[in-house]
Amino acid sequence: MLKAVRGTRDLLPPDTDLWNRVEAKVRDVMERYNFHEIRTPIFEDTQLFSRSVGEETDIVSKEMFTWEDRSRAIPAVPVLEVASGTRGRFSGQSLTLRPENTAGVVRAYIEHRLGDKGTLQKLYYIGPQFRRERPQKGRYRQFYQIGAEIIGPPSAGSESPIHDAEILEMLATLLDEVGLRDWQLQLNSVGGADDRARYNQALREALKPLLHQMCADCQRRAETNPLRVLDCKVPKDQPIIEKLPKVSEYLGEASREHFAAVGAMLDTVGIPYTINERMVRGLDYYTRTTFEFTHGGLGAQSAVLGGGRYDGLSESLEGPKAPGIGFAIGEDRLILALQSQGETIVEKLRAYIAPLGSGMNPHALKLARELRREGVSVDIGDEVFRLKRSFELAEKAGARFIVIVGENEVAAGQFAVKNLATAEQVQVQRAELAAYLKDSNPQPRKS
RNA sequence: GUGGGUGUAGUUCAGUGGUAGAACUCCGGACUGUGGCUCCGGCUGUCGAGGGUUCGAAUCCCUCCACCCACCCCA
Repeated sequence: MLKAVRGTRDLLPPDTDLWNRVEAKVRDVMERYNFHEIRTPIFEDTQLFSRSVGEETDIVSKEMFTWEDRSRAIPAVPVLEVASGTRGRFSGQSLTLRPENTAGVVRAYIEHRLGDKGTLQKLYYIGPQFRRERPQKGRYRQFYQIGAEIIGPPSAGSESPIHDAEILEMLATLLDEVGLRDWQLQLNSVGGADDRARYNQALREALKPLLHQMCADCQRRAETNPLRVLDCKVPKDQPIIEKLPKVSEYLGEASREHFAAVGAMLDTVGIPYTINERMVRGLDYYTRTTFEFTHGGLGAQSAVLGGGRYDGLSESLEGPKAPGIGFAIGEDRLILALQSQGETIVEKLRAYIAPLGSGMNPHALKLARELRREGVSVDIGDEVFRLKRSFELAEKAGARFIVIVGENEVAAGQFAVKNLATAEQVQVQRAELAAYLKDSNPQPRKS
């Protein structure tokens, strides 16, 4: 049997109802904050990611789905095939399934000269991303991210800490409105590019005499990415890590003030957060503010979303100066977290129409058409003689009401409507049926 | 890439060398104008795959595969 390949999965009803509810809420919140949707291609030139996310990161160095396309986009370089003699070969273009979406958004910003509009661009996206990692709870090879970016020329205020705070406040609102309880916001500043270089250097030197006491992973990290040492969870390394230099001591004056301003605004607005100087982000483009929202109930992958500022990203892609800040929500993880709280869709269907006996199908379809055109969600069964069967099917369909369409009803122009939860039954005139079904308050179903 | 766990009916699982099972689901009936309950009957399996040991393997051995969890890393 052919199956979905490793790390990918089908999303099926009723789960997709929850996914759609989350996405509808996201679009609603984004609109209120004046963000507008951007859709970028699902694959890009490989260089986009190596130059933004960073050549040395795990994502680029070992997790990307990359292939060579038979493209003419790159100047064709004929390579003489010595063996076959005459036939040439074209060097293809290296393409990659996007492992994240910020790079694509910034590429589009540069390509379409969005900076020339002179205003701040507030963009959001919802879509699949791809990383070739070993799957586990909350981690898939095709996964979904909901993200947003505020980016623009400095003259439009893109560097202002108010946008860091605005993004964080929006996230708090979004998580609250979507129904996630008990989230935690962790905040840090990794400083500008200069600050980070100096801090990296300081860490390397501080680690040098201590390395032999530390775990094998840390010895490796000290070489490749000293910041990652801070993220180590091995107990015996903790006392050593506690004594390492802190990022905050290496922030320049501007970064320090910027970070303080973000914190002050969050305090004023009343968003709770904790500063975690050991929080490390794995993408090279982050500068200054970085953050993570976490939630229990996610297993080892506790981060439900992450993000930060990327003031130099546009320039590293040969674009104009365009500081920005953004985040990505792991939608799969958000759904997992909601489900771990017992979140489900309560009402699946408003009304189930039960045609009773021979010849009632045309009447049922006509009534269904009328109701559906009035905006009522309706499903119809096939004609049966045993009402018991219809009730069971209505129940199984998750309907709130059952509407009985029999000869008596059609002749009288009024229908028997029964609330499946309360067992209350009334006769309703055909003309008033849609209004009746729509106006009735949903009652909690007996379980 | 590394480690651990699990693979038996649609689902959850029991079954430690001797006829493949239970519960739920599903289908039919009791029951052709009022559901959730009850009762009766029924369907469903290459026991993850391949090989080996044995008179005999779901069970023991080997190899492989898949899924889950964790490391790593990240959303």
